[in-house]
Amino acid sequence: MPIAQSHARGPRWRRRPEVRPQQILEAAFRVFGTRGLHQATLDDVARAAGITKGTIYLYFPSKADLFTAMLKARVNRIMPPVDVPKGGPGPVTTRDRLCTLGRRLYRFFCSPAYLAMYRTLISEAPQFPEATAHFYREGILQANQRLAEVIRQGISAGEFREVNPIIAARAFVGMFQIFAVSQGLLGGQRLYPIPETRIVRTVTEIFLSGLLISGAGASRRRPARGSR
Amino acid sequence: MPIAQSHARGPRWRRRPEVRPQQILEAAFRVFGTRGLHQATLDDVARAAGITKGTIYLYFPSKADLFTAMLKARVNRIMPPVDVPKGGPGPVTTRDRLCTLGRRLYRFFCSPAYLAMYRTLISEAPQFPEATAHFYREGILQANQRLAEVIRQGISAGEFREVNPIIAARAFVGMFQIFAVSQGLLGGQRLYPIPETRIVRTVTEIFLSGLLISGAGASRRRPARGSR
DNA sequence: TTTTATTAACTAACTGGTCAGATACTTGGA
DNA sequence: TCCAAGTATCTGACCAGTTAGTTAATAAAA
Repeated sequence: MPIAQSHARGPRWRRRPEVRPQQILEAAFRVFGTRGLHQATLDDVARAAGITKGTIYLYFPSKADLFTAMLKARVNRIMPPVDVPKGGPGPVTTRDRLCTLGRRLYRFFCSPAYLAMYRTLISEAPQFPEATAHFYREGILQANQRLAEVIRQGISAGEFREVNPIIAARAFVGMFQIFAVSQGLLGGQRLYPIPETRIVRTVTEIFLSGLLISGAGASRRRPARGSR
Repeated sequence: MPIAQSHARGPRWRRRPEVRPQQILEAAFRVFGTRGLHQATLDDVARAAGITKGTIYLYFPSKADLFTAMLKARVNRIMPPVDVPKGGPGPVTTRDRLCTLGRRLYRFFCSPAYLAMYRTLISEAPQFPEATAHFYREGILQANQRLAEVIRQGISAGEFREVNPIIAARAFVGMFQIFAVSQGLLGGQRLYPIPETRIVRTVTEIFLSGLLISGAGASRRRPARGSR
């Protein structure tokens, strides 16, 4: 059931050799992400792409190859862009920037697209070690580098104490991710009776207090009673 | 290929109705954990249990039921025991206890058994929502409660500032988990060129500095140069 | 001898991958 | 501008391999 032809006299299908690969990769992402690689059939993917299974094999030699190609195509969407103004940080402190970043990270990690990608990656990693390693190197570690750069700036500016920024950045991500994954994949229907804003605020507080130089003050945004 | 019978005159197999279920669950955990639920066949499980597939169906009505039963049987092994001496904390500070705990947590998260369980849970969660929710409630949240209790003691003792202990505990876990999962599932062969001890030390430092009341000092165990 | 746990061979359904043929588009001649 | 021959793209039926689940036969125990 390709291109709908209910209306008058459309062709049963169209030749679209330029867009097919992208179309298929997009469908593969959606279908693999929701059903899982082994539960999803190529007929599912084809249907989602509006074509039939045979067409997939014109562009990808096997299901496994389609999967790894999909991973490659997604490699730079694993984290939202971390805008790092390399020049003067201007009037805004690194502390403030991390607050904003935390909120954005958490939102992103909660998105179905991220959760699907995370699930897919975790699930299939052992069976696709090279593809996974590539994704890890080019996607995850790159993103972490950009995040670490922010922390590094905070250290240079004298705001933060000296910690390994790579480790700190990854830990920052880990804190948000565990909540997002718990909620999105495991908890489902609000098993955690904690509102998002409180999670983001508390986590950011802990992390910032852990990095800020003592006496630079302002580890809490509002009186401590709020975080209880 | 059930019970080995190479030595003289053993019976070809034994009737073991009492131990079979446990045996099967144990094998299911190993096989599902390594191959993944859909890649692992029931013949694989049977072979691992030293029986044949038919026997599995004497004790479990279907593959899905075997899987959920396996989850239930594993529910209280999701985290290492957190010994919380409810009585007087004695001479040891909560700070010290968290240091030890961090190391133990990280080691545990790096273990193949934990990683297999994590992978399994993440992979199959959408297809077994009730079983997952049960595991989450009875296993993960319980363990987090025990961990939160430690933090709560630190707050009562005046060591830590007031934060939501549930959130803090989960964040603590999240920091270690992301490193363990990256290393164990994604990175594989040491893509992270950071030694374990440094990860554990830095993460614990950040977390403790984030909780300790300023001026209670000792946010770093050794001069800051070590963490660069 | 009877009971019951276990096996091993079986079936039915599913799915990755193939390919012959059908169909949309292109080109060039009139 | 129209049309026919040619080609690239796509389909759908098919095959071969795999596996969850069944069951008749068998062997251990009672």
